[in-house]
Amino acid sequence: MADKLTKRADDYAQWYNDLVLKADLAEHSDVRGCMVIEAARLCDLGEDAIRIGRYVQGHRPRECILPTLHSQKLSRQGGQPCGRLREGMCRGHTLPPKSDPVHGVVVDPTAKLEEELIIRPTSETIIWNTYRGWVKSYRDLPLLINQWANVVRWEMRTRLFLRTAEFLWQEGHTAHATREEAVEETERMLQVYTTFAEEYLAIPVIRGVKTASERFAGAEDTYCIEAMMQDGKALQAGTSHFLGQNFAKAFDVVFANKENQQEHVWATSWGVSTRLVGALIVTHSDDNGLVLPPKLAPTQVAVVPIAKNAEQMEAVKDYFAPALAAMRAKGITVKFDDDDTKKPGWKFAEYEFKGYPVRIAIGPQDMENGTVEVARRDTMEKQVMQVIDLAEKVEHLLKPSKATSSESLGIA
RNA sequence: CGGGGCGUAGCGUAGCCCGGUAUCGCGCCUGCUUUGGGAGCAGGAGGUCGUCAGUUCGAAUCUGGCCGCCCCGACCA
Repeated sequence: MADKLTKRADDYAQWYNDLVLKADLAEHSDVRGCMVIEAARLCDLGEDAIRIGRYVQGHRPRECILPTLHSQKLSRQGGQPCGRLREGMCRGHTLPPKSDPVHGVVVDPTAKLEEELIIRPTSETIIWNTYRGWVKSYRDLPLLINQWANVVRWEMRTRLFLRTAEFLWQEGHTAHATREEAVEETERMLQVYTTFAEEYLAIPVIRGVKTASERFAGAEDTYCIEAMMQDGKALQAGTSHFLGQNFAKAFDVVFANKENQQEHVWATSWGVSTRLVGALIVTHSDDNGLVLPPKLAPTQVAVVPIAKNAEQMEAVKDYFAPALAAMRAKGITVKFDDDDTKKPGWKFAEYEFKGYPVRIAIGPQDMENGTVEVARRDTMEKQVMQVIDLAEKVEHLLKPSKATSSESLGIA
């Protein structure tokens, strides 16, 4: 039901909530602060992982999968740098008895763990405990690892995508031989995120450095990109930390340099999360619903045939087939919606609210005139076009029309 | 953790003050008519009223406890 979206001017927070829920982007799960994401409605997260990887020029990090749980002992070893982590814990549980499978997994009161386990709020602890074994010589450096993982932070207040108790992110962890190289890596990744946000997501960002109170507890410096929401508030969209030798010292990660002297490695970590999806939503959308940049939309063009019966539907299909093929040949993703249980008017409203960049309508009049009606979502403009060279024109429509770099806004 | 709100059909709700097994809309199913901006008519299916206890002949409704979620704030590595 897209008929009652709160206006941004009336209540910005409510507008955002309505939009996410009513556009079926995500829904609340049964646990506070957790959500079910309908990734297909936005973009393929796995594909984006690959794309963000491509933005990393030169020495791309190796992908890695680290455990969700680690021991408390390890966490304590982290000492000072991890001091502020809010940690989850895990109790033992048992499988349901076969005689009573319907009641599911239950906590076994007799199965209390000797030592409670930590659900990772970030993976520095496991990474650095592992790196100790991997780093022996300057020849092992730099060591660059990235992973996609869900992490849990028991936030007191949560918002869909923008701050959830559990979220999916990409976290990179690197170890270097020198301070300079680590700083360079930190800055390079901030640039990667900036480029990714602006060129791929079309989100203008401001680059900055966090104050002492705002930066990661284990970091010497935290760099960030901030997106601007439409209510004027800043939204942290990505961070890149220069960790100095804090974790190397806490986890005793040393290497032999060329002079055979033992030195602690220099570290960085950096990440972006599903919050970027929230940034994407708030950056582009309006009072009519979701707006997606054409490059990101899972389906770029929705085609709505207008037909009184099956016969006419076939006629529209035949009429439009060459244009459809031509668009697909150009790599444009098109949905031809011949669902006869929904009326055209319903489809117009639906595709508009859900942010399809271009909508094409074809009716009897068009077939007489050799035309179609084309509507673009960002400007809400409609125009009649000849069907003969439609693919070229639509391709042009889908090209980014407005500058999105921070420079263009004069806020670089 | 403070403050506020809410738990009734898949979703959104009325009923609660003043007790008598539940209203309406959307969606869903069947049929006919419709189709260029969220179709119309007719028929139909679907509910442990968050949970536990208490009061009562009788509780969605009154009383008490518990649980959960949402919103505002503090927090947000």
